[in-house]
Amino acid sequence: MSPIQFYKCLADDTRLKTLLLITLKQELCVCELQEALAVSQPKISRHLAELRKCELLIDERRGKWVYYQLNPELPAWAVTVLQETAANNSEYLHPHLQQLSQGCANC
Amino acid sequence: MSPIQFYKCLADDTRLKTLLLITLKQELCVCELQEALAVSQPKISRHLAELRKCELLIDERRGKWVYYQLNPELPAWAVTVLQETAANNSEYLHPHLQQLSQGCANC
DNA sequence: TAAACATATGCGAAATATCATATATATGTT
DNA sequence: AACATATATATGATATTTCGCATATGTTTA
Repeated sequence: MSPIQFYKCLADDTRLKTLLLITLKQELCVCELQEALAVSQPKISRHLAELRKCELLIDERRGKWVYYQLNPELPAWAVTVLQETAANNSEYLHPHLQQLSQGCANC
Repeated sequence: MSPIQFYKCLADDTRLKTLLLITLKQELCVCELQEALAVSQPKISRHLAELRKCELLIDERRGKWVYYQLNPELPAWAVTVLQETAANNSEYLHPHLQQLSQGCANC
């Protein structure tokens, strides 16, 4: 995981919020992310595919749903970066966390 | 300083290396960065201008030279992110640190 | 098996970022 | 003042990224 590849992954609003929400919540499914971020299904899916390809996230299908988590093989410094960012930018994440807590229409 | 703006600044190889080298060295002048990274003068200058505009760096002219430092008003989490990244990616920075230690042709 | 649902992907258009070249500005030197 | 050096910026060409729409795949339920 080169730092430049890592930071290119964080340099998009959808991807950054996705990573930070998963950092806080351990795991989220596609429909939860789609609702929390209010984006189209292909959009969230394509960004998730990129994060998977770069090995920042891993996916796991359970029935109809696909759940995403941080890749447990992420280097410690990268996890620290995500946690530090998530813990200190609540204004940035707040509306989406609130939306998450309202529950998801599908799952 | 919104996290997305911060990470967009880190998402270019020249800018990321610039920020990490300055994190390690406290301050560097334009010609040192240009030599250490082996990039053209307009290129380093343009990226420095962007980092200035986003308030990640401050500049200070001393005679012919302009020195850049991290903006002291950077939020603590952002400084932590830079330090954690710089401290754990020596392979990424090593050639440039070595070049830096060889001294600069101009200053 | 078909229908419904959740997710993924192909593709072209639009937006954005990057770069090289040329040129401008500021400082120091003679 | 004239000139050399260090740095900044404008401009247009090129590359990269992002997105919307259409469609494909995989899973569950009827």
